[in-house]
Amino acid sequence: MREIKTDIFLGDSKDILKSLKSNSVDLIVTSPPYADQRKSTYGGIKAEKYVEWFLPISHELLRVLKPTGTFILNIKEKVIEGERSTYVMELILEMRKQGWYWTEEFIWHKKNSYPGKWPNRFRDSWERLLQFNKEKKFNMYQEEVMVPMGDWAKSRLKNLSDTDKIRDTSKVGSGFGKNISNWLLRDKAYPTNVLHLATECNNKKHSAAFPEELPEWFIKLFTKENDIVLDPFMGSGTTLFVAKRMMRHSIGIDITKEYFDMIKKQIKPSEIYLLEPKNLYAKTKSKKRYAVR
Amino acid sequence: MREIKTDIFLGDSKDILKSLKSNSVDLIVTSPPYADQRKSTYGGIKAEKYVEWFLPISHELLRVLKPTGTFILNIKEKVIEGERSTYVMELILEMRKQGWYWTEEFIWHKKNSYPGKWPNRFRDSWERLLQFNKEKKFNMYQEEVMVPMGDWAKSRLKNLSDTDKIRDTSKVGSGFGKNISNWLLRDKAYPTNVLHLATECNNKKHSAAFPEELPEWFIKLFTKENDIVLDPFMGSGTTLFVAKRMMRHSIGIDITKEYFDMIKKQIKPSEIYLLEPKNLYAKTKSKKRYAVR
DNA sequence: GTTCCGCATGAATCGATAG
DNA sequence: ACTATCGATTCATGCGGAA
Repeated sequence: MREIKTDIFLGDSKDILKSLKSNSVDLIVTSPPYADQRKSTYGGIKAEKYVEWFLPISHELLRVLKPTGTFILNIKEKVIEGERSTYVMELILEMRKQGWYWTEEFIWHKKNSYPGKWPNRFRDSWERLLQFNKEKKFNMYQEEVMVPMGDWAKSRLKNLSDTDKIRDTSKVGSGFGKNISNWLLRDKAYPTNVLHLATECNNKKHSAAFPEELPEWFIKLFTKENDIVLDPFMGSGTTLFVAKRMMRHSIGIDITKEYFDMIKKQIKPSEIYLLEPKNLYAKTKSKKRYAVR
Repeated sequence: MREIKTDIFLGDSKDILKSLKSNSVDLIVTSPPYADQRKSTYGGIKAEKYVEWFLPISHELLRVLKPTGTFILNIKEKVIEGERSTYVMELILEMRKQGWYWTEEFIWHKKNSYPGKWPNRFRDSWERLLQFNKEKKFNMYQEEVMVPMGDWAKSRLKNLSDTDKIRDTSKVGSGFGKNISNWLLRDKAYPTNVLHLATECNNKKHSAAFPEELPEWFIKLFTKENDIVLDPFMGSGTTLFVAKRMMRHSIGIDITKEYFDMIKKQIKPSEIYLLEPKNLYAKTKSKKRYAVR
């Protein structure tokens, strides 16, 4: 089995990305710091400066991505003075000017959204997963994410009576033995552009707002084994660990030393050459990391 | 009981709206023809002309809406040459320049989305429900749309086994009859900004792309009895009939004579004064319409 | 009367074919 | 070349006819 590499960098993505080769990455999945959020770790980008801050980074990402690759950007605009901010829309418009294609917008429905009550709005329980591409033709392995018929994460939502449900279940059971080909044909369906996932419940100190299923789904969909996945805002490293487990090489960048050190610890020290901004082309490798959840 | 009025107009919204009084409407709920869609019934607005086409209408809607009122716009951008179009985003930006506040974006998750398979994308199963307001303070009756715990329109999305579902269902059923007060206390939660509804399928000839639950939910949330609801693209009149049933006055406009005549028929002829563009202030009233589904 | 199965039908999108 | 039309693909839902 080939060796799977996991490279991590400490520093500002805007700078670090410049050291990466052009047309070298198959998939970028990331959840950048949101405007005015996570001030303690990221300095807190002002909403009105957000586009200006992100564009140099997306410019480098475009260079680094393979022509067949995909960029998945997880983002959601915050509410400012009772109104949804427009910086995400403005960002999309500007990124198109940079040369990105805005191929699709997936919805991540967060089943257990952050609690709270306000007089003028309900809880926000969805986020955008913006898909950008460099070319109109790109790699997509749709069969890898097919789901049971009419069923995504066990959410059938059908108005079946209880007896109907029982009947259906037993039918599947019996039919499966007797007429496999029929059921194999009708068993799986392609998913849609709405993903139903819970946010990761964080017992640990450093929580990823990102559930592992999210990068996992996109890694399945847009890469194959030994491809290269990049997360320019790796945070606690969810994307990297998932990529590693799925036999994809990965590259992670973060400006926060705390995150960097934490991931460094989880990648077995004796086997890696840790990266500092100065020695950019060194490689790290890690042993297989066992599933966390 | 007070008399509930339902006024319908045949003509172009851009013109008809001018005849309505300023600050007179409590809620606007509408689903305008999408770009290049419904060519047979509407003209089929070109994607690149969409913003230009809609802005004069939204300008009048802003005038007509009460300061405490809300505008809900159901829309979704289409794919053009492999890319999501940007006209919806551009429309939001332009409407803000007109003076609208873009308060919120609800997601309508369509369980039964249009089928199909393509090499580069999955089925599109969500639409935008954009909430605009005239002022930052507006009427919102959140308690009216509280839902059974963890349940909105039977769309649980929870990781329940079938036996769990059966248990839960029977629990709600029995509890409701026997121990109402208990259930009132524990049973209700505020919803989120993600709505799970199926599209209404076949009502014979004229199918509403809009399920009744959609206007119903927003009418509950943003109006009280005897308020006025406006739908400037009434189509088959779903919004109006729902408003009527819920004891809200309503005003509907459509440019299609076929739709106009159809609704005219369903509003009992002997009791109404049908409206043509010339006699704009006449009133119609209809008998209670029974649920269709 | 139920319950069950077959079937038509969509706010879709792509790629090929035709003017 | 560039644009309009058409067939193929696909699946949740509700209807109608049948057991």
